[in-house]
Amino acid sequence: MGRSPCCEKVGLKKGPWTPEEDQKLLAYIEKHGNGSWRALPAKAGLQRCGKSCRLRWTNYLRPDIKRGEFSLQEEQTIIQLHALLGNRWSAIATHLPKRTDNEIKNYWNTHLKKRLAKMGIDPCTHKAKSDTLSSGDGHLKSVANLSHMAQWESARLEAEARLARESKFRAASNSMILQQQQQQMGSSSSSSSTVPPPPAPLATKASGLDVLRAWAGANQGDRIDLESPTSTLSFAAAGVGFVDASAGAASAASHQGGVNLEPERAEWRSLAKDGVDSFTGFSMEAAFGGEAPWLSEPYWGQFGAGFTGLLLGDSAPQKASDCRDDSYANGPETFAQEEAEEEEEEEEEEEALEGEEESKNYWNSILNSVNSSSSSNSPPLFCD
DNA sequence: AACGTCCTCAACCGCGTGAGT
DNA sequence: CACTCACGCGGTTGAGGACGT
Repeated sequence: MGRSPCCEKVGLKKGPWTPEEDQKLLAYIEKHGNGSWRALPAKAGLQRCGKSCRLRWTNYLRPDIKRGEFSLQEEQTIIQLHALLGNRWSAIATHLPKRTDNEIKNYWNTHLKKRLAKMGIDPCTHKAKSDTLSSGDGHLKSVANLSHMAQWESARLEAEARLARESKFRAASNSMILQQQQQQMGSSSSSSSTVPPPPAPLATKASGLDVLRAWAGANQGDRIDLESPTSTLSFAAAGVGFVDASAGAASAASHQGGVNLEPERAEWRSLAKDGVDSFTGFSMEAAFGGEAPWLSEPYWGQFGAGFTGLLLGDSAPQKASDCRDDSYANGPETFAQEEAEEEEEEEEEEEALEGEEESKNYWNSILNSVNSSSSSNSPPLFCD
């Protein structure tokens, strides 16, 4: 149900767009704005389905699209975010200004994936292939856990992106409303108080991904300058105080400009408790259909710590087992039951510990290899 | 020059989901 | 509650260019 017929309608053109079609589409959108894609082709005089028009606009014609080669920074960002989010291209695109999800997806499939594979890194798990094969369940589980945590994070990212778009629109609307009110009511002092201010800039918020950034920055000894207005990767602007982290790669991160973990955890916890991110307005309820039982304190405490730990390369398996897939899905009760199984898994965890050192050096090797292979293959491309 | 293979990326397809009725 | 519509997303395809023989 629900799916509407599209291009199977007779008479609708498919395939590459001609310049004339582009012109028609552009002219129509300039005049009427985008949206209502279904009705758009007829109004614009195009023999295309709405879906095709939307794709053409979002992936090609939109004025805020940057075309051409990906910079090294963009590559690094894609790799990092893919490790965190998986094939959530739209979420990844949120953090790459002026790049479309389609473009990023293509670039990943045609360039980065192959490059990683060539380096002996599994592009799906972002682990050395030998490591993935030999580590047994321990790493597979932590990878699966990371993936689930990434789902949460990506949902939040998407909400942030949405909110950023809305806040722009709202700010514009508010100013218009204010103008109208002032015109109607004169210089009433109450008018400004009735209109809520737009949300605080997202860039001021330190998110879970700040940790990733700090980690990546520490590992590569470099900073990534993400220009995305919606990006939460801007911990430099967040004025986060730096406190030495407790263990493993976390300390490595903090030594080189790292991150204050405690506010981070506190923030994640408070987010879990009230279910609403006070900065972004992200609602757990909205994101998870009104129920996120795994957000109860016992689970969340370990989830948050585990997530942060994983992000920081502290992929110690006890953290991994704290946030398994099934407990994530089934909530605290199931989680309690599953604690009994943890003993069994501790043996596997010991095995996985052996790979911890490799995890710490993971980004180093990836980013260094990407750097070197990029520069050796196409040196001029990354000098912007 | 001709042919075959590989590679890239724009575009398509099918599915999931939220909004509206 | 059931259904339709519209849209967005991720996976896949295929045309055409690049490259090798």
